Amino acid sequence: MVSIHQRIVEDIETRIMGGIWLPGHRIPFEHELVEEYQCSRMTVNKALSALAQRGMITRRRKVGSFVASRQIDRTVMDIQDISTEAELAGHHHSHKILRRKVETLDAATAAQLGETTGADILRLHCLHTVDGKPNALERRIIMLAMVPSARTESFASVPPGKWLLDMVPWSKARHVIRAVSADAATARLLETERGKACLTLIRQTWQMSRTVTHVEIIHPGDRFQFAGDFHPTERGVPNQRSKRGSF
Amino acid sequence: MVSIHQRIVEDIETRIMGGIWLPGHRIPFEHELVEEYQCSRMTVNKALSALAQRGMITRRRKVGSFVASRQIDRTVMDIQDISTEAELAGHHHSHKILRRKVETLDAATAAQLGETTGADILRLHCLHTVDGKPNALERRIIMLAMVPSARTESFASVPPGKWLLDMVPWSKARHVIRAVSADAATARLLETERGKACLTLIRQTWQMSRTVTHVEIIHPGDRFQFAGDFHPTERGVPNQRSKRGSF
DNA sequence: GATCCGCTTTTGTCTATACAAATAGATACG
DNA sequence: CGTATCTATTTGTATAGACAAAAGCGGATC
Repeated sequence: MVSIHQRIVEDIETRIMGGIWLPGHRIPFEHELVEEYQCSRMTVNKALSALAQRGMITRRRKVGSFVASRQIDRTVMDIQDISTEAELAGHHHSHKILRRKVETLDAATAAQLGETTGADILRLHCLHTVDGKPNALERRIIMLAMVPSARTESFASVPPGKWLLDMVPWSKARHVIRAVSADAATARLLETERGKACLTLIRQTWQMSRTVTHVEIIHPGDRFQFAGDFHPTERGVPNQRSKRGSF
Repeated sequence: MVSIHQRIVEDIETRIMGGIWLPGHRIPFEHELVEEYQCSRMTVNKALSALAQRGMITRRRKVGSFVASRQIDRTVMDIQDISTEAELAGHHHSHKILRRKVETLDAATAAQLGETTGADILRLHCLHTVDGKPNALERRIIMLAMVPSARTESFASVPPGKWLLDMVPWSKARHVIRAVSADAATARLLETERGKACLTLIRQTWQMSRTVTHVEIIHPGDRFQFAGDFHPTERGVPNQRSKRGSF
């Protein structure tokens, strides 16, 4: 019991993925597909529009529809809150607040965040432990103007990442992943050697172009990785099989 | 000049993003939106279907449509072929093949790839240079059964990543990012110190559940990072503003 | 109380038609 | 020859109507 819509989409996808229709190949015109599938143009149009929305094909009036060029260059990474991640993988997670201080934003940090200096912020340092082993060091800044209730929250029971996700609407997130060598203080906290390769995830979250929070999470390189699957049929759409950072 | 379709989508998105409609909130029924926008049900249906396809809302017959729970946990990373990446960023890229050898797949590597032992492979080592500085070390395995033409290709002018992208259809790609310390050989080639934190990208590409290629690309940590933006309105859909790994 | 049946509501899919917008290619004109 | 205009084709959007499928709900029956 598959719909015509679905059949058209799958037929075209199969031909693109199987290499029968290469990038640039012209897909039959709507009226040709109408003839082939014996259905109305609306149905064909919906099918092709859906493929276009997913980036499988590009469409131009008067010209036609064409197989889009392959892009291996995009992958969807699952980048979760650490505690959620650990729970999903069946590990035991706990956290400890190392530092919690209300400050005003200094010039250097303000520039880094793209915000103006002098704003009230909450600075948090937090150590995450998974199955008894230190797994990540979190250094976070929360803009108190955007999240006033953070001023009175201790974060003792709920980790800051999870708490913020539940509390604050956001409209944009940016992730950066880089490799850094652990400095002495970091190495000590994470119980690893100084100079050890660490995977650092930086995430900045905005709501309507104003920063909500900025966080830097440092993982020892031997205890963490990011992974993501990508299927060209699902261009850019997150798929269920993609794995989270694993241990 | 915006279509009704578009107006409905944007109105709903705005309310979800602004926190007016929280996750779980019931969106007006189709017939209510028909009344509100004075349009046909097909138009409303198409708008809501598109939102559902993007994961903004979930829909259930007889029950209604609801705001989906927020997911900050997914981000779209642009992970490109190195030479393409460098060109796009306006840098000069060159590469040198360090090793090129046809072998048979040994048991250990076969297990790592999830393939059976004994298959013919081409093993390539390649050094990438950007603006005169060593930028990445590439260690690649190509399954010759899947790409017979690789047997006679020297890869002297076109780097292997680009060549493969243009030659071979693929149906699945998996990316893993991890941090490692450079060993002596790697450090020498990349002109950095031994033990230096490096960002490693592993990519395995399949066609119809058979491996096409497996590649490990090692970047010095101080010369590379991955970055990606994510907008909840575009759930999982790659967006134009997201940046490539930068230097 | 438990189970089954049918009613009703809501979404899913499809049709046939219509007009609008973009644009490649042909044609007319200076 | 270059340029403006027209025309035919293709996609984009919208309508009104129809029936199907899923599922909550209440009532009848055992």
